[in-house]
Amino acid sequence: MKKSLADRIEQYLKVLIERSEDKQIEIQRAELAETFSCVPSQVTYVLNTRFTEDEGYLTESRRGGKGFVRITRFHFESDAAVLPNRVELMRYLEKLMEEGIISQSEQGMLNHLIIYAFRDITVDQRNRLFKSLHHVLTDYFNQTGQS
Amino acid sequence: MKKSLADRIEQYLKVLIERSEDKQIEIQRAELAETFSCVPSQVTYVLNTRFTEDEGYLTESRRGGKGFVRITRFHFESDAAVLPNRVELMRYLEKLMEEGIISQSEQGMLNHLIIYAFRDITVDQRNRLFKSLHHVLTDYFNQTGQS
DNA sequence: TTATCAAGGTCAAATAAAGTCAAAGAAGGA
DNA sequence: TCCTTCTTTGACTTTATTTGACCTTGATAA
Repeated sequence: MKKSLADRIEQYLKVLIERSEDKQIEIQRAELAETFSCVPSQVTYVLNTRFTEDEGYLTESRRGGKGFVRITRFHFESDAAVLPNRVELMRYLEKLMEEGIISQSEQGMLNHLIIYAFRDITVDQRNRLFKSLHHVLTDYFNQTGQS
Repeated sequence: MKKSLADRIEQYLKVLIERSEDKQIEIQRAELAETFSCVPSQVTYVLNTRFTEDEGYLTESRRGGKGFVRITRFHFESDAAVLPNRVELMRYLEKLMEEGIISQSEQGMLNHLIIYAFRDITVDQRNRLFKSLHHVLTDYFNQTGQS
């Protein structure tokens, strides 16, 4: 398969990320485009198609003067430790759904929150929060008489 | 990240604040501008964008002779400092409910979580989490096509 | 009490990034 | 070939920063 421009930019960025100390790099979109002699939006395209959350990447950016794009590869390894708690919490939500206490869309929303809203904190704290969430939800549904 | 002037002034001030006895400093706008060889309004800009209440800072000032700008970082002993973020997030949920994106009971459940599930962590982290929650919810409802 | 001057504040223009979106082109598969 | 999907491009949009002209406020000397 012949490598497309997008493929080459992807590879270039991934090498940089893997070499970096903290699996995180910052680039300037226009500058990178310059390097590959393409339009800046090409870089955006690569980011959108190859550095998605699903692939384990987080991208942030700032516009305006001295703007940048930061790409972080998050470590699934370190996530391992939270997994039990996360899975436990998600399983609980599933149960709530099966019992008709929450709807399917509510389950979806909460799952989404669980996956994406707690990335920025330590594993330790995530664990505690997941437990806390479980607990508080249980309380809540007991109070409200449901279940 | 290539630091913008605003970034550098921000950092400078934050270091001063953290070093200070009472997390509070007083500066002269013009003098600081002089230090960074920029116009005074640049300092105002930094204050407005980086030392907001949401970020946990309070700024006061006096014009005229012997004028000053005082920046205080609130001491996160109480919940006071999270209040803005919590209120903001709850207001957002209210809006979602009014727009029919979430139901009243969903709003109730999420509010409950907000109030009770994050008690055990530092105010600082709670602030970040509330912002993250807001962000992730917005993403979620955009993706799912609602609103 | 008033005039003067020394602060800080406001606002909008100029500039510097990055993002969006849709059209056009290329590659691959049925 | 024809259809679908992925890539490339560029015009236009949004956001962040920097700068400067002009405004407001407060202290103090006359």
